[in-house]
Amino acid sequence: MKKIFALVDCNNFYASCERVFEPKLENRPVVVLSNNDGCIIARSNEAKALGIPMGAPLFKNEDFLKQHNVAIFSANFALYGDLSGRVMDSLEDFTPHVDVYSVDEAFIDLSGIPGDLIAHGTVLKDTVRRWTGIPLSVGIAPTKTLAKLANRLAKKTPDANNVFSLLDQKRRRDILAATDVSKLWGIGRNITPKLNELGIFTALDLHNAPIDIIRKRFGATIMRTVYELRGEPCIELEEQPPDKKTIIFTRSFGHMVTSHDELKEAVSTFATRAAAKLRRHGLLTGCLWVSAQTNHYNTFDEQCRDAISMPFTQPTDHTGALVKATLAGLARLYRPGYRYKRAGVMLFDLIVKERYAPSLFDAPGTERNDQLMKALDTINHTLAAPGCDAVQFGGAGIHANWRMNQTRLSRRYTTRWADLPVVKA
DNA sequence: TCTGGGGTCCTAGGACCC
DNA sequence: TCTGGGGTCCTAGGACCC
Repeated sequence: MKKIFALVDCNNFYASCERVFEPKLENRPVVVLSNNDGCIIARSNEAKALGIPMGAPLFKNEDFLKQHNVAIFSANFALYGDLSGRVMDSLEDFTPHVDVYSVDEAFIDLSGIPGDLIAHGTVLKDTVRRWTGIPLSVGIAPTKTLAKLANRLAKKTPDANNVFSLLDQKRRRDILAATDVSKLWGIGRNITPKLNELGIFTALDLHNAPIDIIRKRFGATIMRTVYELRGEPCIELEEQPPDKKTIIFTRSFGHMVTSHDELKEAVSTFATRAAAKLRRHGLLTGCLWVSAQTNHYNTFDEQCRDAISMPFTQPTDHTGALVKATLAGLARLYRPGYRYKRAGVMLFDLIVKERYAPSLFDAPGTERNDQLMKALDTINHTLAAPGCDAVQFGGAGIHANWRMNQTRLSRRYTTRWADLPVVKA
């Protein structure tokens, strides 16, 4: 049976999330900022039409945004994560084969579905919108790479109504000829000029390129892209999310940090967050990595960017162990006199806790620690306020100087009782 | 004053082994 | 003068994605 994929993508996802519980924002330009209220990372269609670029720093655009009555939000990832889950659950009603590709995208399998697939995609899109409030686009094609392109066209083609199919071969050829090769999934800004050197400018050029040359010059990944453009699927649907390999928690600070004490508080907090995430995924870490760096945009400051990894003698998910290792690492890389802007904690060598067989030499007391961590997670899940745990280890501290700027945060409408929307009838 | 964060995969080359 | 060859593992760095 011939394979058919669809890529379902939420339109301007973060901006759309902000609109779900504030319908008066409909038709008004909306932007969402990165952590620390730094850059613009999501824009509604109206904001895009104003010419606001992706990734633009807020401080360079604040006047312009005000002038055009743009609604500005700090990133509210608790809200976006929850709404994402609702969209993905809704998709399961249409096909059991859902491959969640990112927070706002999923590939689904439409192989063997009888009838008009455009009509099917339209029903899907309209239903999910009704159930979740989130607008979607659907791209339909014989491979994932072509489905990505179809999705792009679903959004860009005015009369497509957010559903587009590339199943028709003749039409596909014309579209590939009109598509810049850099717009394809997997072709980034470094590969594009190298392809151009070979005379490959459009998606059709790449589709027609000799496989052996592409393989030799660009490797197996781009070779797969060529096959996929030809309609031969090389990238399968992944219904089981692969095991996590790293957990990363890095943040820029709200203000410059120079003291060791304050840096300690920051990285302890990051380690605490990373540990909670580790437990949420049922994993143990074998090695932790701490980093701290100055503000590389500030050319007057002396720059540094240091990192150190701290292996554990036995894999752990205990907050205390992670904080301890983090602080030991920090003590070794901290340099007095530098103005730090950013720090982070990364966990790797992750293993599934259930599958871990403790060694004879492991330290005792693991079970008691597990119970303590469980209690900690439960309390914080129930009581925590935004960006601040209810219960924490002492090292995470009470200073607030390093904490992120988040002055335009919307409420966590769907994940905190206190933030539930109120309806007045 | 103010410029995000979290991830994966692939490849080349060195070390080491037989 | 002549100085193999194949395999694996690891790591760093590059490239991509959202």
